[in-house]
Amino acid sequence: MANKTTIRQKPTITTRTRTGDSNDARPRRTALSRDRIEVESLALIEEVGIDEFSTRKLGQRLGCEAMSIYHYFPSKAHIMDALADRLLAAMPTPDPGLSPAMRLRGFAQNWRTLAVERPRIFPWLSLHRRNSEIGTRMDDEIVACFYDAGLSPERASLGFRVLGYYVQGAALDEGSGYANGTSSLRPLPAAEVAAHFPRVATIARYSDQAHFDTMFELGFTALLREFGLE
Amino acid sequence: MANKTTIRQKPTITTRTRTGDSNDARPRRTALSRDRIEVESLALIEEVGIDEFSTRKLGQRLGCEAMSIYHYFPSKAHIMDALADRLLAAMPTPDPGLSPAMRLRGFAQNWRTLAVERPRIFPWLSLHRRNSEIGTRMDDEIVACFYDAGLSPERASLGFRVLGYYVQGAALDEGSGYANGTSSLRPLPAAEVAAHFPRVATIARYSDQAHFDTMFELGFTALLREFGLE
DNA sequence: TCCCGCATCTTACATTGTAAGCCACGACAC
DNA sequence: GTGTCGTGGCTTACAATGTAAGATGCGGGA
Repeated sequence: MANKTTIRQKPTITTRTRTGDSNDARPRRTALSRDRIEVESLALIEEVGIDEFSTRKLGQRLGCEAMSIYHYFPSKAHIMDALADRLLAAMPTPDPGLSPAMRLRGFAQNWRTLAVERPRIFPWLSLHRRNSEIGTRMDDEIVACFYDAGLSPERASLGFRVLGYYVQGAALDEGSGYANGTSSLRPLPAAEVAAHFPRVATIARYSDQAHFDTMFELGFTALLREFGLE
Repeated sequence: MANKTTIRQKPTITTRTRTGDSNDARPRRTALSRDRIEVESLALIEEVGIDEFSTRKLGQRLGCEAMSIYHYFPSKAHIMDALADRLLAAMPTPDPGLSPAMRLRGFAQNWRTLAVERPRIFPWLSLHRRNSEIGTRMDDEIVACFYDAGLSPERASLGFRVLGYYVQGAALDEGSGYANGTSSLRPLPAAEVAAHFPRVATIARYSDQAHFDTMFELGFTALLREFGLE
């Protein structure tokens, strides 16, 4: 989707003669930095969506040319990587004093919250391997909950995955409403759904935050019980 | 990632003078059709990945120019839509004679199988809203299992979602190994993981099909039980 | 004053989706 | 036969993308 009926932009006429502007009101743009680039990237992504997130638009928002960004990151993929790490790093670690089950609940809660607060980047993040140092550390803290609860390495590994499946699915759903990502170009009109698939139509009635919370708890505790935690 | 150290292609010199070629050995390429375009699209995506899937590469594979495809589909998004419907339509419907729980197991199995058989398109599909007619029908058949088991509309809706969360997460994981999608550009080397995060390293030991199956069953039956099926 | 290096910009190119229009060929009317 | 036309494909063109390669300006040390 490269074309979008856009208006040709004026070629910017870079006012390099900044020096001649004796008034030193310092309209000097904030200097670039990895940090600023990351912050603005996250903001831009939530604004325009991850598909429309481009280095040129980012440059515009930063007040620089697209290529200037490459002085701080060798590629767009490196930026994305940094964003993933930044989001993971920003997640609070559940209080180590809590029970394993409660800590797991905390991790799950964090993940679900992230899905809701950053719905445009979250689907990407959740499909991105968490195998950077910081992501691995987070996984380690999660498995640790199962070990702390006295599970064998095998049971702990299974628990990590099984609970993870559930949390992942829940967060993806909650983050973008009933379903995620692109939609069918010719979706069945709601009226048709109501008429022909009343059961499907009914599901939508339970899509508020309250239901998401109790629904999540329902499955989560069932799985915790399965592993003897709680 | 548009640039890829490619070699400039020869400009094809379209041999329009096909008529002069008296030998009518009919090297005439198979005619285009929606069906053929869909089939080749699916094949191409599994070959090169969904990001590298372009109308030009598709044209090459079909033996036509990219724009010829637009005679059959108004846009690439429409192709993707058709692929989603085709994949859903190809999924076998579990025998209606089976118990609701077993039918649900069948749907889940289908989904997981698809994830493994078409790993390159599956993550996209699973984030694509299933709100075309055919997708809605499938959802309806799934909720129907809960109704058939005697659940109230509310409980059925919750069950649909809760079980769905789990299946979705499981399929995404199984389809691409321990995690999905792009990977960190500087992943922690396995040796580092083994040294500093032995618990995480252990998880990988349970990533074969046998473990996936028992692991999946474990959580799935726990959730079924929670809803009183089985 | 000269020079150097860092940060930023310019230019350029391959690749993408796709709008707009062209053109060949077979089917039909006469 | 000779129009005429629609169908199915092709050509060209353009905006947008990531990014390689190199130019350019500025500030600071010699």
